[in-house]
Amino acid sequence: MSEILLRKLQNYLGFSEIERKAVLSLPSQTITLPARQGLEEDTGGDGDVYVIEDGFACRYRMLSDGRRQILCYLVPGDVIDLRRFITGAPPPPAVSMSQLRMRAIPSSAVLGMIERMPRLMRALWWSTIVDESIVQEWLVSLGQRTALERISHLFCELLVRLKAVGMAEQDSFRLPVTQAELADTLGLSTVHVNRTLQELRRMDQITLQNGIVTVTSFEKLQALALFSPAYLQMRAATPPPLRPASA
Amino acid sequence: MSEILLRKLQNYLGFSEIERKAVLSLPSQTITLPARQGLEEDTGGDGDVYVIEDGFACRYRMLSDGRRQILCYLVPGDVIDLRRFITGAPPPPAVSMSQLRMRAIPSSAVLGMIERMPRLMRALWWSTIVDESIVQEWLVSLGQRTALERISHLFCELLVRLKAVGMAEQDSFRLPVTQAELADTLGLSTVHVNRTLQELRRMDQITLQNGIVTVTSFEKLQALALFSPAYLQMRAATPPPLRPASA
DNA sequence: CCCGTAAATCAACATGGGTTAATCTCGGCC
DNA sequence: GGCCGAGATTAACCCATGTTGATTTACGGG
Repeated sequence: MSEILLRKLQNYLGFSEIERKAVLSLPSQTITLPARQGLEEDTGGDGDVYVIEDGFACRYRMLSDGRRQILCYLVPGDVIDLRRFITGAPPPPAVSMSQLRMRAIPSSAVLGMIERMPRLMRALWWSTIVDESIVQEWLVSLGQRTALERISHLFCELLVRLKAVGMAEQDSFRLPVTQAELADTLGLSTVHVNRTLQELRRMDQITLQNGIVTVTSFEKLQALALFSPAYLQMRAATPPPLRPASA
Repeated sequence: MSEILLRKLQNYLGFSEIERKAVLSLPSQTITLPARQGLEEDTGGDGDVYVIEDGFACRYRMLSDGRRQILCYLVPGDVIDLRRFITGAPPPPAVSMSQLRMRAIPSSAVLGMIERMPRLMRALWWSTIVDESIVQEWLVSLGQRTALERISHLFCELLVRLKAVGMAEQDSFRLPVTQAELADTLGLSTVHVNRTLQELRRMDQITLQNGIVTVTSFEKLQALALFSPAYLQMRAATPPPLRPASA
């Protein structure tokens, strides 16, 4: 297993050398798939656990008349299908939003590890709790925040999440997401997402080119978005970048 | 423990006589509190697990400028603080919306039970998964559904959930919730909630008096709301009423 | 270098839902 | 029986966001 999972889990708990080794030596197989492809085809109910290494994906729900709501983003470091692995309940459908690289870890290996190392189990649980908190925070955004606040909030959240796994620079990160997908994420129309992005640029809050978001001042954006990172439940400091966000 | 928890869990799995007995003989203590009171004061971090017996409560999040989003309803049969009990992470604040009666079950008793009876553990887990699915479905509502659809959807959901624990009649249930609270639930203004309720009445879809919602035709309301109960993951049939919904 | 397509942008107009501020209803209480 | 406060209801007006449809830009493939 690559380092990214360890980075992710270390946001929640500190680990001993032995625990770190256990994570890094999990057997895994790399899976790559192109943008806009359903994840189920490649991650079918075989019970493996997947960790995103690079690229974005999302879960979504469609209404019968074609409206779509994106339920969560799956970004590098995220562990997916943990729930299915534990409860057997299938999660909502997911698609890649960009080219995606992930690792499949046999569930038996995960099971073995968490049985021997309760702190790792706790960290994995913790990550599922945070995933829930994120959905709740999105509910707050859709229910209460204006378009400007919603976009700003999403950017703040992604910057923090991606920095936590070394996939963002100090003030910028790669966002391989289309404006139409942002619209389905935020409950807005494509046109209005575009307008609002323009406005954020005009306000000199962000820069967005070639899929790279750069934040002028995180503090200002955070204030604008009414963002407070507590719901992400991370320990204070974030580790140094794993590699350039432009990768 | 009263029968309501058993009713709730039986929506997910069938149980043996022994398992049923185990649930019913859980030690518990009744807690009553008035409307609009924070639950934390009475259910502080003592690690107990609580089951709502009668009345509604909700979890919510406030923004710094006073906007409030209700994150979920806690209704009869719901098990709360299960997550905290497992992970130690404190959930968002909660308040009672009506007079509330619940049972506190010592966590040790719950632990003992689920260790001996894996099917009960599975059912409890299942209920937490469903709680998550509900939040996701609310996200779909706030992101994609119109005001009319949102209210209709909420009513459909509550009817199904409450019927599942015997707290609703065939087509009606008690909704001890103010229009302002509905507004904070659905991301609408109080005025618009009122307008929309009027419209539902004018359309002859519902009746709402004295806090009792009566649905004219569940099928029609369901179609209007784009409601499909799959996300509630209940086994087909619902049991007969526990007692009148007007209680 | 040209084409074709997806994504972004823009303009013009429409509307669902927000805001404000009265007014009304009704149960509880003295 | 009148007062009071909470909640429900209305009306009038406004604006944030949606819709439609055209245009431009970016970019991979031939």
